[in-house]
Amino acid sequence: MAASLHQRIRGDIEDRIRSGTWPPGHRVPPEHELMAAYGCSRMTVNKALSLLADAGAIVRRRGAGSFVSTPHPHIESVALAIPDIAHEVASRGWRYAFRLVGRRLRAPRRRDAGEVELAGSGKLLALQGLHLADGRPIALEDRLIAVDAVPGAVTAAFDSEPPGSWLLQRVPWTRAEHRIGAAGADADAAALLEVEPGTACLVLDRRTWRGEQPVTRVRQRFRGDAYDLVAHFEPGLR
Amino acid sequence: MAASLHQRIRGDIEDRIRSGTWPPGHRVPPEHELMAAYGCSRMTVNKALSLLADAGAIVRRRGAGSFVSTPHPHIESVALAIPDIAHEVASRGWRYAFRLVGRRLRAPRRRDAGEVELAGSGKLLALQGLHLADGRPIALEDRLIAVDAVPGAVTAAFDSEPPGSWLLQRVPWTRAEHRIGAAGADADAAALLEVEPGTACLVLDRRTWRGEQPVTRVRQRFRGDAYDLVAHFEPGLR
DNA sequence: CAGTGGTCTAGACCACAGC
DNA sequence: CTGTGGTCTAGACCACTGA
Repeated sequence: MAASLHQRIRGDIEDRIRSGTWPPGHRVPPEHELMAAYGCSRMTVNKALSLLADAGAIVRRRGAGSFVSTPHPHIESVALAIPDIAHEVASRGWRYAFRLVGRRLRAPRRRDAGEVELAGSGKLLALQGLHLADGRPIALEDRLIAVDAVPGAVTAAFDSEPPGSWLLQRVPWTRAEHRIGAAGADADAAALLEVEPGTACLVLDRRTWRGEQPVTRVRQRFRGDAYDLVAHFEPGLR
Repeated sequence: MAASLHQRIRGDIEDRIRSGTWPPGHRVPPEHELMAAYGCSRMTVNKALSLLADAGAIVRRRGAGSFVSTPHPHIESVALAIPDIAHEVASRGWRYAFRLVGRRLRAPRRRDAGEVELAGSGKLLALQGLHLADGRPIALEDRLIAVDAVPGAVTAAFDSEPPGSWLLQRVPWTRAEHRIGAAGADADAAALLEVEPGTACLVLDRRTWRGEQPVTRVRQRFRGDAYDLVAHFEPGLR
């Protein structure tokens, strides 16, 4: 496991921050001191400190020095795991299955700017399906696929493999946007999810692009009693 | 705005990835080619590529080459902005206010392991308050503060400044965990949020530590019709 | 084997902060 | 002014990959 020198320097500093020995705002020794302490060149020290700064663990100010960061949650963001449902279900020890419950090839609704943009000059493949854990519905998925972007989709079955996985292997995306909210289940969704109408659901909307071309848009409604998303945050410490 | 050379190199590569010119899996030119192309030393090219690799935009394999990353959502995580409510409300052009509706200093419930751990050898300050946007309730907050960790909390007013902001300025945290779910409003919450009982709410649970010491635990229930969380993800592209 | 990236050196010049 | 970090050079040695 022989770590490189700049990794060791970085690790030593991270340890001091984690343990609280160097609290937020504390001054990190200047590069020339670390050079002497570790007996290495300035580039090596600089790399360790630059990476720490890049990760947000410290702040470097030219002419002034380097300082341990003070977290500031107004702007901070956290790493949220957006689950691949099949993977998530399997990791909890349940049997995963997908059931397709609806499928249409149609034109975009002209009122819905998002649909028009997604469709481009082509049509949309609209899919509806259920994600099941041990046979129990856990999430309802409504998906639109741009046929322009994914011609193969019209001939794919989707009767057991969820469209998300199918797409992933054929159309690698380069950009995604997620929106997370809560809403009561409408009558149709409630019936499919086997809950009372109005039951609170976690709603995850995801839009995906490849380059500038929109690829797919999906709304997944999770039974609120069965699903959580989890996020951790430590500023810049590995 | 004269960008440094390694930033320009990085930016040029990012542009090619973003535009799809270099799709996932595409081979990035080796360092010696980029040296020649930009007329610079290898360290400069190396810095650009290392930072891209660090950010996850490319994968570098010694002996093989550098390749544009293929996003892999099972494991990938996205940057989710966990909002400071006051800041968020203000940014939407509304008038923000906080109203304290409950306050108790009490012992932890012995059945709740989380409360016991939070309290340590001391008591808990339990606060309940409403976040208002233009006078309209937008979120209900139930918070526990470890008096051990924040002695000053027992004498603070919290009648207009939300406890989150107050804490932030006095107890910089080093680690946080968030859990996001959905649940129907119970009778009490519904009354305070001025919605029908059972209305779907987005539930955000946050636990915060300073070093190894737990500091506070808060549950914020947002009216599902009034609030969304948004996350973007582009693999490693600024 | 040749190609590629990972790391490191011992310098250098510059911009900026604070005294 | 001195001290600090930001950037860059022109080399070097090594470890690993794939043909």
